[in-house]
Amino acid sequence: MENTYPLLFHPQQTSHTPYGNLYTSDTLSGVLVQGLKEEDPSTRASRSSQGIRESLVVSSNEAGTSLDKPTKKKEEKKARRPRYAFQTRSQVDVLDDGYRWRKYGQKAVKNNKFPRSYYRCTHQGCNVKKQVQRLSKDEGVVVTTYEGMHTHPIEKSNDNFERILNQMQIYSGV
DNA sequence: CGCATTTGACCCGCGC
DNA sequence: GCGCGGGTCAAATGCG
Repeated sequence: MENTYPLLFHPQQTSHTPYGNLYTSDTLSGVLVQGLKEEDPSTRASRSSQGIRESLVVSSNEAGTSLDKPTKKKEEKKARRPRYAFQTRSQVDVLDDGYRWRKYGQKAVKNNKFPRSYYRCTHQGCNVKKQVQRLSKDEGVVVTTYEGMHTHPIEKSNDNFERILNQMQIYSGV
């Protein structure tokens, strides 16, 4: 249990950290599940980074407008983004939870020596993101942060991990 | 051949 | 206003 962010425990004192409380190491011998607060979807409305994959995102419910107005930004629907961070002891960064994950990026964090890997669930409509970070000190400890929920059944029957996922959902309870 | 993975560049948000 | 940090996407490559 290594607290990479000692100040995170006191969000009132820290102000240079954009993230509130991500990891709360609380002496867990098994799996640590922590429900993160969802952020406002309106704040994340600026999705048109490159202004290219707008059509892809819109192809969900809107069927009347084939042409999207580039001038007007598309406000995201009520897509809440619950975050669940838990630490696990694994030698592998990618824990097979039964879903298919596609790595879409890898960036190194300043606080950590090792880079952080970003995974996304390969599914049409399932916008679930997974964040995997390895502790520089203990490579055996892997911090996995799940964002969003799967809207499709698991391909594999991982009773082991499925149980964990089930607990995570219960913790969210929102 | 298909798809997942890899690396770099770009962008955004916030802090100072 | 600029810089830093973080996050995402895009294209290319490799592997199955």
